[in-house]
Amino acid sequence: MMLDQSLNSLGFAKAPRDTRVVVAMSGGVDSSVVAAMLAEEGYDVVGVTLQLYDHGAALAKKGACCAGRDIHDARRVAETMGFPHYVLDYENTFREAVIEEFADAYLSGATPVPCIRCNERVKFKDLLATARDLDADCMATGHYIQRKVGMAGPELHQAADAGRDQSYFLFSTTPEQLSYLRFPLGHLQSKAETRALAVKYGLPVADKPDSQDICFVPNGDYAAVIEKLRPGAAAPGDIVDLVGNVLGTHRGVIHYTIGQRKGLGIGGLGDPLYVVRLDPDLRHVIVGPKAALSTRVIPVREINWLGDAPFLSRAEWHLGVKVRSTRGPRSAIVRPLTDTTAEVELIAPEDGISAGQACVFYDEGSSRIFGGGWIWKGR
RNA sequence: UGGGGCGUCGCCAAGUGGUAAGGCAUCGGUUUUUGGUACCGACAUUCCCAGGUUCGAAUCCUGGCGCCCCAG
Repeated sequence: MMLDQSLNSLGFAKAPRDTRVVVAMSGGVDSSVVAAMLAEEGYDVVGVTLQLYDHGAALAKKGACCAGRDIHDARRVAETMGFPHYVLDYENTFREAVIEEFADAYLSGATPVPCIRCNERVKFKDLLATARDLDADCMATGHYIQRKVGMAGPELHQAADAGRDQSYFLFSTTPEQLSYLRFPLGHLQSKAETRALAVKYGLPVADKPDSQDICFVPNGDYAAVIEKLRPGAAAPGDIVDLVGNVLGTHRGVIHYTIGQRKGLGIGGLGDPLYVVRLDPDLRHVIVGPKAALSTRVIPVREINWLGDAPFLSRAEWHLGVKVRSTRGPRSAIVRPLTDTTAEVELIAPEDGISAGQACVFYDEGSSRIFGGGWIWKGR
């Protein structure tokens, strides 16, 4: 937007060497490239990596972040580029702010998105505070999302490369956080560019695979993590159909999420069955045909509103909405109930919407993100 | 122990003389910085068992075994 020639690439009216930037380094390619790029530009870069969970157990895991091997990788990048690097022990914070709720969400029949909570409650909260303590002018991350300065201040926009856009995971970024954050990769056209930069800077992580899955869950077995935290969490129960007939037995409500087809073990019916609802009190997994997954109205709470006008200034907002990370925004009407709750009505229904997931708001006419909220069961 | 019907992959189920469809489930993979979905692939040398007829049988015949229904 209004890029003043007198501002440096991070938006400050001073030379890069006088601008201190803390780079949140996960040990992956993206944040490593950010750090290298800024160091190359001459910024006063300080790399910080958080140790988020038991590194012993995570050592063997590929594509993880923020433990063991990754911390080592981040340090090597810092050495390669010649800037200071610190490792902070955030295990307790991470457990309390992310993992505990992750477990409780599953126990209550919801399906959490720990990556969003991690951004919201750890990286953009405690780590950001640490960056301020280090007298940094701003904090940069390797997220694929754009921060653009508009008339009313910094705005959040989708990444230039729609295929890599991470806005779904960053909807809860507050205006205050946004003013301090920078996302130097958001404008890149493709991940290939990032990899090319990693090669150009000679980074040891250039060929590292992308991270995926939940970082603190080994082998994709999230239920095992929950059972360790909450012994007895996976109590078996009945699988029942929409009218209450018992069709089978399940290994515990925590193993299921709405829209799930695999893992029910019930055959013999002509059409596949999907999890339609979870009742943790009765320990029931309620199943039905695909058609029963169709949802149109979604209760949303804990809304982080990023529009210019107050959320309650309108009776309804016509926005694009994402209820999952892997699909583009869909038209919806958002009706505010309070300043942090709303009812979202999808113009066309979607399948497999689960409590605990995020509902992210998008401007239908631009790349801008208007925040979003958390889907819940309603009352 | 009179009559009738049935027995094909974990489940449902096509196939009635020409060399074992399909669906569900399961497993593997692809996609994906959450879960899930979707997509791709794999899944009965064998048709309850034993004989027989035939160039050739899950399909015909005989005898077993098992199950179901009606009549008792």
